[in-house]
Amino acid sequence: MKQFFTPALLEWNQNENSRSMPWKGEKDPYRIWLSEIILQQTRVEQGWAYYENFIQAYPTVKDLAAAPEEAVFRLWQGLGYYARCKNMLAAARQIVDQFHGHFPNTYDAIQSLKGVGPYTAAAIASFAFNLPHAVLDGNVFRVLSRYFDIDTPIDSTTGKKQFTALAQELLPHAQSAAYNQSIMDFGAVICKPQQPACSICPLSKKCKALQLNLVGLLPVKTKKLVIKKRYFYYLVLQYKDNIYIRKRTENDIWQNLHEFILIETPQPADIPTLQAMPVFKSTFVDMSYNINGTSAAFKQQLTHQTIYSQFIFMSVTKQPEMPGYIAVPRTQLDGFAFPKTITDFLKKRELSLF
DNA sequence: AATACGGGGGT
DNA sequence: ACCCCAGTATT
Repeated sequence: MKQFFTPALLEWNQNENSRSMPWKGEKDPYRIWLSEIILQQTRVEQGWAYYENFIQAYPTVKDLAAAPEEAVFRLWQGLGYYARCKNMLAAARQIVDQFHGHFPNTYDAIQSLKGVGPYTAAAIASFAFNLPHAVLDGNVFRVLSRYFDIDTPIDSTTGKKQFTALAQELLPHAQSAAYNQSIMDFGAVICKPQQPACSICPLSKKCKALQLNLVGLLPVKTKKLVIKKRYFYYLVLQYKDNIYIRKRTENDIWQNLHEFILIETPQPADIPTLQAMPVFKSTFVDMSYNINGTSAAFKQQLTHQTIYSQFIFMSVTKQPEMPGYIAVPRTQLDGFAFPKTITDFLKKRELSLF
């Protein structure tokens, strides 16, 4: 079984695999790294355009390291998991400062980069430097758990250890790049999460899950998701042509992205209720304002929460004191990175209401 | 060892 | 609704 697995996979890759991606076969570690960061927990189709935009904007790691954070976040806007962006920029600067602009070329040194964990280090080490490190991503978990009928939960510590060891054992050291590419493409194209293509699978005759009719039950995950609801009221405050925004810094979603004045409530609230809240009163103390209207409700589904947002258009005639906020002309809002809910709102041009 | 972190696509 | 995606950092 084990003896069959790797050669059969490589043969499939050679003869049947027609998957094509901009970074495939790439040898420049910078480009490989960039693609891997973008693709963490992200579908190839979703990351594709981002990769091309980043390569065009920052052709070398030095270009990226020299870039202003705002610009990098703006390019990342909409991709999610924004800590990746922060860490990516920090890693680029690490490479320039610590490694003198030369991409590190050992597994440990690669993993010392911000935002680079075991998977990404193995991917870069193998693709760029042909080092014998097996990748372990969602595809590999799925392929191995099915082919070998392993029901150890993949989100457990023992599961990670077990699959890491097995993946490493199956790796042909002389062909680590091809093998890693093969198993991930195979998982994406043949051994898919839903409706795997077992009928045309070249490994099917030795696949234990298929023999035991367990394909739909593997891999096993244990943890269940808890989703909470949150209610955001954004005060879009206008003075002359300026809108007030700030960067999110708290330990919460959308860190380092921008937003308007936020009032969060534990349940839906109407405007009088918001106006009665201490946070609202202290924001507008000694300030007369107008409320010019409200937007439609926006809903955004995240992994651990559902966010309902509404935008409230406000204006003042005297320049407001807004510590922590920056006044931005409407036409310059597109220089800042915002969460999806806000870019959706801005796209609707409801700002023209005032 | 558990949990949080986005947004999109599929069923 | 729920699951998954070329996972990692933090608690």
